[in-house]
Amino acid sequence: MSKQISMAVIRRLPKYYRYLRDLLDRDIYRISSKELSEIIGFTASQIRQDLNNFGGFGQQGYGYNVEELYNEIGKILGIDKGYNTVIVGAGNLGQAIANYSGFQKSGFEIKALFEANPRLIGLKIRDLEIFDIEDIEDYIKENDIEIAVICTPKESAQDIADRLSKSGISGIWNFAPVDLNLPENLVVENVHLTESLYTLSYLLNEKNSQK
Amino acid sequence: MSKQISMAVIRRLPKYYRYLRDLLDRDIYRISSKELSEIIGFTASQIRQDLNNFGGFGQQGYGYNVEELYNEIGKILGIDKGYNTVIVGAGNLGQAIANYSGFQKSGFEIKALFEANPRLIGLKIRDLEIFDIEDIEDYIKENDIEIAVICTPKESAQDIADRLSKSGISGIWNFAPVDLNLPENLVVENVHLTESLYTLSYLLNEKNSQK
DNA sequence: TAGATTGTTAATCGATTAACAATC
DNA sequence: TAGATTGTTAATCGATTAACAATC
Repeated sequence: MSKQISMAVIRRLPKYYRYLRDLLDRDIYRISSKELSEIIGFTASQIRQDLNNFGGFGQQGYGYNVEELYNEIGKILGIDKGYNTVIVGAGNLGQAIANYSGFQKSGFEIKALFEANPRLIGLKIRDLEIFDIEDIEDYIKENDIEIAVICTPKESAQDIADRLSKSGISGIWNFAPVDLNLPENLVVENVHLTESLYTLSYLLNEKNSQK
Repeated sequence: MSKQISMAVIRRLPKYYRYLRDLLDRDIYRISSKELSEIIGFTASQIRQDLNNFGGFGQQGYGYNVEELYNEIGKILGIDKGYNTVIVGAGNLGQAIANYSGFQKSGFEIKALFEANPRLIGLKIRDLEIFDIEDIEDYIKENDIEIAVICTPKESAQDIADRLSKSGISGIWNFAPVDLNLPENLVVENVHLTESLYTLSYLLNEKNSQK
């Protein structure tokens, strides 16, 4: 059993991935922890520590091969797996996510949307159908859906999450402003936009009161 | 000069605020750190430490007055200030944010959208006009805009941010997948959706490989 | 008053940074 | 080989938790 990686490290991985992609796009194929440190803003020491949690990707005296490191981190993140995904809640946010092609590129294949509002059921977003939320359990089982994106109002989020959980989903990307209560084996990643905005508000407020 | 509050504490404040709101809605007016601990999932000790950064809101032998604490945290977060806000980039995400009424409630008043695509310029989202991005500097100065929400592609985000910065904006809520380089006095809060999704991907991947 | 619970100090834990031997 | 830079251990720093006197 490998040692547990801390959440702090995990959350830095996507940032490494993004910066390495940038380097490749700029035709840079080799980088030292010191150079990477200067562009990404972590200490060189932290970069070496972080990467060494997953393997010795570097070479003494040389640094890291950007392409190799990029691919390795991609594997660690599990990008390329092609997770079957549905969006629950076809309001503004659900539709925006459905329309955003970046998620497809990241290996999340959106298969359909689900919605309670009868006005939206039957419509299409791009080539994606909006189905009745009542049919979600069957759809998940029949189409091997692994991920659900919850974009419902907060009132229905927990109920939906319970139903998804019982239908055998593996992970939830939750945009509803609640903390979902779910079994241990189900992975949840929250995007709490209001909390982010309040943080911005705090920082502005603090800045203004400092003078 | 008051002691510096750590980012870890600041990011917990909106969560306190949300849970206290819930308690009020359930007509609960009094709570001890121990009881709050059980519903919010932080230790009672941490709750008391966190709150004491801002003042002695509790009472020995009694606990905390929910309404008072809610209002105090609201003040600390600066909710109620009524920040004038614009959205830059009127694509899917920009439109979704413009349509979401929650932000207005949180004291961020969206005044307009700005966009480079001529097909979108002149259209309206709800009652909000979409203006030409070229006019943003003048608009910001003339309308005392303090906050900008960046929903542009990553390629234009830094350029836009520079222009916003020069026009005298105070804060940026950045949804573009880049780390903006800006003067110290400008507050930036990032929402990196792809990073969040990659984190979910990692956790799923880890879960699946554990057995 | 007695019980409850805070505010706050001290102890612990974990994450980050520094240092340096190993080695390319 | 000499210089550069990693991988890794040790030191430091900061955040969380525990403990308890103060006090409502």
